[in-house]
Amino acid sequence: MTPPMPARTRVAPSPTGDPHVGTAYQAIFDLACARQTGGRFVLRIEDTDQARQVDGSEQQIYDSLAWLGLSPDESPQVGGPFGPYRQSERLPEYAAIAQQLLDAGHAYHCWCTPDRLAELRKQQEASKQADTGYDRLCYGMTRDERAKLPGFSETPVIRMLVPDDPPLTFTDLIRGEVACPSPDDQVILKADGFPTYHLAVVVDDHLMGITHVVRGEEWISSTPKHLLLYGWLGWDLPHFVHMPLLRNTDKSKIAKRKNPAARLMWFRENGYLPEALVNFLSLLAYPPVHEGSDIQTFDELVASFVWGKFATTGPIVDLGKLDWLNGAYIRALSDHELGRRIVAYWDEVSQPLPVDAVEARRIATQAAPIIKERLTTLRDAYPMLDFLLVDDDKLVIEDDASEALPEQTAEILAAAIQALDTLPEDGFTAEAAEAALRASLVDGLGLKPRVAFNPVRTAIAGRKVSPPLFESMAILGKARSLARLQRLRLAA
RNA sequence: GGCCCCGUUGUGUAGCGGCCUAGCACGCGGCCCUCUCAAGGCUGAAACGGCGGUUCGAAUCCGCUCGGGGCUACCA
Repeated sequence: MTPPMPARTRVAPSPTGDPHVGTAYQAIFDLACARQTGGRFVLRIEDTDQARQVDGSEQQIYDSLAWLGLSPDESPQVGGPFGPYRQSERLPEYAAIAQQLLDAGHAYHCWCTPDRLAELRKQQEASKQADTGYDRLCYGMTRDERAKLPGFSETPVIRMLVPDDPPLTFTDLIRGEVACPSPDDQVILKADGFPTYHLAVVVDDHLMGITHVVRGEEWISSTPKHLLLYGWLGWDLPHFVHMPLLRNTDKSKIAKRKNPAARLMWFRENGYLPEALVNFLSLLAYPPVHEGSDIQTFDELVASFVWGKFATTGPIVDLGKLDWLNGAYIRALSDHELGRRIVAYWDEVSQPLPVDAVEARRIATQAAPIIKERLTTLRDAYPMLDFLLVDDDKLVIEDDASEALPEQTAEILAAAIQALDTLPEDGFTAEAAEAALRASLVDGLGLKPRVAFNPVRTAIAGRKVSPPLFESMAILGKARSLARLQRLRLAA
């Protein structure tokens, strides 16, 4: 078997706001393809739309990819041999190519105002005609000739001159032969001197040696424009891959307006582990590496990755499986690591804490084993642990917990206090506490465990539901546990 | 409107003409375990959009139809 050519893949987001989950989705497979062939994964910033730039979003792109462990090999940030990697810094390249196309008669100037174009489109829609493209008013005219007509603008754009028989099919690595609609005379260089996407991708992908042009399915219909450009410029075609579109529950294309999960950072803010998210996304429209399990590492994906395995249907991003995966990843963490991540998460979301950071870290690490199998996300940790962090006299006994207290509560609490009081300060382990309480309440008072421990739990945690009782008491220690039992006894 | 893409249980997928009385995972129901809640174990319900072909035989091939989605910008 001949070794595969090293692939160069690229992800090319626009810095127009919070990074989109689709960027990560694509980056996973781009990286997998690059890694598998010993190639390179490139990040290019597509900032050709001046009006839509959002400050700071380029940095967010770096941060979110780094968080996911999908950092590019080449990017504006780390550089590389094919820079610059920011399209706004490549304007001369595009201008030169546009001029070349002009000279060869494949492109022409157009002086039509946006108003005229809008009007034209309106008319075309009203008349329900089939082809809705530019009417070529400017084609073949000099500036002076065009200036005499209405809807004239001083600074022209450059349009491609689409022939009557443009190439309308291409081979897609996951769809096979694909047919596309016929393009119109698309603008390739805007009045502000910036290229449109169509010129920029083709030029950059070629100049940067990109072997696999991976993008969303929404680009299928504009691929003929790119095919034309490659042909005119005499450049070899790259492989094309159009990934299925991620969707909302209502099946529309996933968008930030409808779906908070369309924002990549939403996952981080809500306590998802990056490795779980990568695992989750790698399962969308792509089969699991191992039959029988959906848990897989990125390296396992790399080892078996093939573009052709992709499904062509757009998957609905349903967070149910992610929740389960995230829980599974959390359970697989060591206690120490889980404690570390919980504290890091609190820090990240500026979680207000009733104790100092050192104490919070101590409690989180100690409690990690007892909440581990109860967590879906890191976000769940705080509401589970807050009772351990709060002062004994500040513990809030929730209403539904006090309402559920059994009749014998006073008696139970008294017996519990008595039983625990006999334990040594330094031997106040979960096992010791449990043994003492069982002997006293279950055996002694003849109560069912569930009844016997109810008041104890409420006293310790203030809630009907809490992490394991005896372990919680061990973390609090003898004095604090007794103080809490005493406090509820007096209140009850 | 036009063009293009897509259609297996609720969701993600397997399936590439017989191995399919359609497999797996999550979710959902039940049971077990149990100090609550989880986790875990066992178990159950749940799908080939429809109609016509082709074929001895179709989830798999073809046509039509219905449904969903995308594109149709000096946005990407």
